This record gives sequence, structure tokens and C-alpha cells, in this order.
Amino acid sequence: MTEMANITDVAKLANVSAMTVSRVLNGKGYVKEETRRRVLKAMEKLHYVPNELARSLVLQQSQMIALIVPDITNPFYTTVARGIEDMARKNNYQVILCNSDENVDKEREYIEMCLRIRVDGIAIAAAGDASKKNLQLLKPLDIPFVLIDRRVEGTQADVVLGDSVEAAQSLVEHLIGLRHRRIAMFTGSLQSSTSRDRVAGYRKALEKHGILYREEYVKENTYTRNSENSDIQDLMTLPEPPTAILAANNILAVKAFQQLKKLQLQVPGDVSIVGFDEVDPMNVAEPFFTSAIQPAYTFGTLSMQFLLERIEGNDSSPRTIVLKLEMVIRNSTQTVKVPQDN
Amino acid sequence: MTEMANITDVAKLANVSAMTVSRVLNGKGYVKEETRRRVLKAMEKLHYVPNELARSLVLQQSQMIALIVPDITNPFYTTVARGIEDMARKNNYQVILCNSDENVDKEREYIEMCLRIRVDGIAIAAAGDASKKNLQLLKPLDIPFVLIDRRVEGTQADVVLGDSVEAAQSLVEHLIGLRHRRIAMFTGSLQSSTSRDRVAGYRKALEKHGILYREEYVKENTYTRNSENSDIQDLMTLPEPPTAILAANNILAVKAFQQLKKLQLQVPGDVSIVGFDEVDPMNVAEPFFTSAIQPAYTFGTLSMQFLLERIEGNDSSPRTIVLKLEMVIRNSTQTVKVPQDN
DNA sequence: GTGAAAGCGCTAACAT
DNA sequence: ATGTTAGCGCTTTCAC
Repeated sequence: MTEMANITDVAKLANVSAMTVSRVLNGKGYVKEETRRRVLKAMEKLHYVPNELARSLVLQQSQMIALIVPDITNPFYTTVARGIEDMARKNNYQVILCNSDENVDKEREYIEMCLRIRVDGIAIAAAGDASKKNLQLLKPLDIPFVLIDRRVEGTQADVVLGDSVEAAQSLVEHLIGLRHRRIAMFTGSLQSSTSRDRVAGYRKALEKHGILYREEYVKENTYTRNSENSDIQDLMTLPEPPTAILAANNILAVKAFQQLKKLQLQVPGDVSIVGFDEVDPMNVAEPFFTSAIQPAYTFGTLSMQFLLERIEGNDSSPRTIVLKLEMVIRNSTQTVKVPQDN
Repeated sequence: MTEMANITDVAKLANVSAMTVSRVLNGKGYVKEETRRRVLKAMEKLHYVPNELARSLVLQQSQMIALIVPDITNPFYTTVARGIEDMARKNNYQVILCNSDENVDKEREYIEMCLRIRVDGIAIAAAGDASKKNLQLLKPLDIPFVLIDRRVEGTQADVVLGDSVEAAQSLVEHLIGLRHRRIAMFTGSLQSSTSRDRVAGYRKALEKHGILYREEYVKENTYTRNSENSDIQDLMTLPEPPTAILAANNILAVKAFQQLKKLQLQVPGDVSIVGFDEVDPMNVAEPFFTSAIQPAYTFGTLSMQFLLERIEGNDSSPRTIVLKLEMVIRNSTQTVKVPQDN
């Protein structure tokens, strides 16, 4: 930081008190038109920029909120971020974007920094249930926060998320409608409520249609973006390999697709895939994946609205808002080749 | 912001002065072990979190830097962001990520906010040459900044960017090697130095191989992500339509591809495409585009290093570092069907 | 209409 | 090893 001009410098140059400068700055209180002009001129001359740090210190509010997401490279979260941002700007808040990398410790560091710089509120897509500990840091200090996309077990707060149970169920029923019976699931870390919901929907659909739930069909993927594993290999070498896969998110859908390709298996020829959200932000490929799409932008605007209300002091009991997903049927699914009973 | 405990509260509870608490906090100066423990206990009891705002105010530095990018949804910039972030964290700086949306006015707003909250420095991929005005706000206040990916005409500063001239030339020569002679170019806004460099490389290659530069083959695209236009249409209905296209960035490569598809034209069967950077971060499609890839992560780490040096007071003359791009040949290019003279 | 004084939470410099 | 004083840049309150 540098020796920038401060309010006193401006005051001196304009031959007024700091108070008058402050009044000009904030447009409140009476200032004679001529004085105001003198002050404005002095500001310009000195390249004066008000020090928001000092202002926040006395006002006890920073007009900043933080958005913490688990993966900044996932288009779902960048879309959420845009929603948050637009709504925040409309209300004169600045957004600080933080990337926890699905890592609870990194997440904690960011939350601690948020406390230190006294953000007015936090919107967070939590890394997992273990985030509870991090969020508890906020409670005694009374910093408002909203959960996005994922509930956190044992944490009371406003939540904005999608109806993953229902969406997963619909996706599976779509597969069943195409006569699939051997349907596997790629779930994300079961630390995340969203993953669990999607598994629940998967099971619900199977049950409803009298299809046996098979342990060995469900693969929990905790690995990160670039790591390798053999889930598909394992799946496809079972005595009764699946004919379709429900992937619990966009990343996993791609993973499944790529692994199948390596085994020379066709999608949807040999195996159908269904998933969540858009996979290919730029639509490089023809939109290909049959998918349940979440209204990500709305996740953002809505959760920001909630957060603003909390910051303004709304003290009602926590709300959960569950948004519908839109299932779009594309080319990653087709009728099963060799119908199976089961 | 809320009535959180402050340093005096802790001091009182621990029966010491604020100074002692401060010393415990910052681990400098001598504090008796027993006193230290008492202080620590008091902190915990009060859920004390140091107020970084106040600290920054007296220390005259915020330990925050800002990264301003023109498009947060472009994987190139998110990769840069990761590089910046990692390097910043290593050096105890927090990063504030801002999205200017290729909009000079929004960019100015963010820069003004950065000044108000007294960030220690700014890394910026400028919206265009018009960003000069915005950057000039920083000069008189002596806030260090680094330019990433794009020079800004008339602005002196450290710059980290790719060798776009050479890369564009190589891409075009690759096409020429495949016997293309009618090569069109999709450029981004010529407000951006990077676009201009790529056009320069394009012309250089043509010239070198005695191919006529044709005005009507160069299309400047200033439209945004979702807008429509007829560039490809115009191009392909020329008396001598191009057999290949150089796209000036990842977004434009996709645009070209999609528009060709609409006209029932095949890539690379009817038209070859070359571009820059990765197009498909998740590799949904087989990596498909022949492309010159920039070391985006390194852009980030390097520019952060420069910025840190400037913050620390390094006052040498501005440096420009130009990184090589890596050309990867993939499936969006092939030998021209009907060789043309020209 | 304008100003003076006090204080937001912290630390540097100087006591003791 | 610990405390006191002053001040970072601003706004609130009250006075004129």
C-alpha cells in the first residue's frame, strides 16, 4: 500500500474540515454548492480515493461477501458465480471468489480469511459434511451464510439446491424406459449430500420397478480430476456388466465416457450414460449427454438474495429451497441392445 | 459485521495490555510462556478473530491482490487463476478474483474497488487497449500491476504473454504444408494486442509463402458468447471460399466449427480449423482441434512473481516475458481436397 | 452549512 | 517481559 492522499489532505487543500469532505463523499448532510465544488476539485487534484478499509472499520461493515466453491473450473460453479455476482452488484456488494478445491482444510483457511477481513456474509458450496466444523466458526461470530448445492449435515442455514433425488430417479426411469435393467452408478464422494441424494433417487427408481440393487454396481469416486482408476474396467468385467450408467455429475459423466472409450466400448451403442448439468460449456461436441440440468444461475441469484436478507438482519428460521432440474434427452442414451430380465 | 470481541476484550480477560495480546498474535516480541497461555485461552473463550481491516489500516498493506480477467468461464483464464492463486498463497497473499466480462466499464469499476480496499497489487488481462484509461488510475497512486496475456498500448508495465505472432505463423504454415492456399481468419476484437499479433503472424506466413492476403478472408468477431452472426456464411459463399480457418482463440474455433456444421460442412473434410488453447477443458470430445497451446498456469505463476517483486519495491524498468506456445496437431486439420493455386 | 472531538481495532515506537 | 501513547483514515455526535 502506498502513501495515497487521505481525507485530511483533501480537506486542507480545499480549506475545509475533514468532515465536510466526508459529507461531499457520501452525499449526506448539507454542503454549500461552492464548497462542494472546491472539495471535488481538491480530490481530483490529489487523485483521492477513499479508504474503504478505514470506512469499514468505523461503519462495522465491509460491503463484501465471499463465494466459496469447490471447483472453479467446473462450469456449473462459474455459472452460479455469475448469478451471485450480478445480484450482489445490484445491491452494492463486492464478491470475493474463493476456490476450496474440494479440500476441507483449504476451505477452512478461506473462511478464516473471510472472518479476518470481516466479510458481511458467505455463500458456500461446501466441500463435504466435514465442512460442518468450518461453518461452526461462523456461528458464534454471527456471520450469515447460505449453503449452495449441498446441505451440510448438522448445520442450520438457508440452503439453495436442486431436487437431486427426483432428478436421479427420472434419469434412471428414462433408462428403464429404454429397457435397461443393469444400471450402474458413478457417485461422487458420499461426503456430499448431493451425491447421497442422487444415490437415493437411483435406488428409489430401481425399487419402484422391481430391479435388484447391486452393491457392485455402485462406484464411489473420490479421485480428483486427473487421477486414473479402474471403475469402468471393474464394472465391465463383471459376469453381468451394466448396460447403462448414471453419473452423479458432469465430471463423472465425462470420466465414464472416456474410460469406456479406452475399452473400445461405444456410447450409447454398448453403454448408455446419463448425468447432471452441462458437460461441455463451449458445446464443442454436439450437446451429447442426456442430462438433468440444474438452474445454476438461479442458484446464484436466489442464494444471494437469501444472504442479503440475513445480512439485513432477517432472523427467521432457516429456509431450504429445492429447485427442479430439467431433464434433456440427447444422444448418450438408447434402447438396450439385448434386453435382460433381472 | 457484528460485535465481535476485539483485542481489548481479550486483553482485559487475560489481565494484560492490548500490546501483549498483539505480541502473542503476531509471535514477535517477548511474552512469558504463562502469560501467552492466558492470552491464548482468553482468545479462544471469546472466539476472537483479529480484525484484518484494522491491521491493514495501520500496517498500510492488505496482503490482498486482485486478478481481473475478461471471462471467468474461459478455461484459459481459470487456469491462469490457479497459477496466480498457488503462487500468491505461497507468499501469504489472498487473491480476489474479478470478472470484467470484456467490458471496459465493468473493468474500471473493479479497479476502483481495488483501490478503495487498498489491494497491494493487481494482475490483469485487460479488456482492450481502452483499458489504458483504467490502468492510468493506478499510476499516480503507485499501485503495482502486471499485464497478463495482452499488452495495452501506451502502458508501461510488466507483461507476461505468449508468442502469438510466431504461433499464428506456425499454425498457418501447418495449413500451407497441407496444401491449403485459401486460408481465412477469425480474429477476436482488434482492441486486443493478442488478436493483432495473431493477425500479424497470419499475414507473415502468407507473405512468406507468396500467398495473397485477402481482406474478405478476415473476419473480426466482437460479438459475445451467445450472439449469432453470419461470418461463416459470408465466407463460404465467396466465389473462392476458404478451405481452412485460423481462429484467434478457443471460443472462436468452436464458433467456426458450429457454424460450419449448420451449413452441413465437415471439419476437416470440407474445411480445416486451427486455433489457440484448449477448447474443451473436460475433454468431452476426443481432443480434436489442432491448436497452439499457451502455458496458462505458468502465465499465472510468473506474473504473480513479477507482481510480488513490484510490491516489494523492485523498481527496475518494465519487463516483457514472451512464452512459447506448443502446437499440437490433432484432427481438425487435413490435406486440402482440391489443391488451388492462388 | 461547517467543524471539533472521540473512537472503530490495531501496531510501532518508546518507555519501564 | 509488559505497558503507554499516538496514529492509521474514516464517520458519528454534538456544537456552533
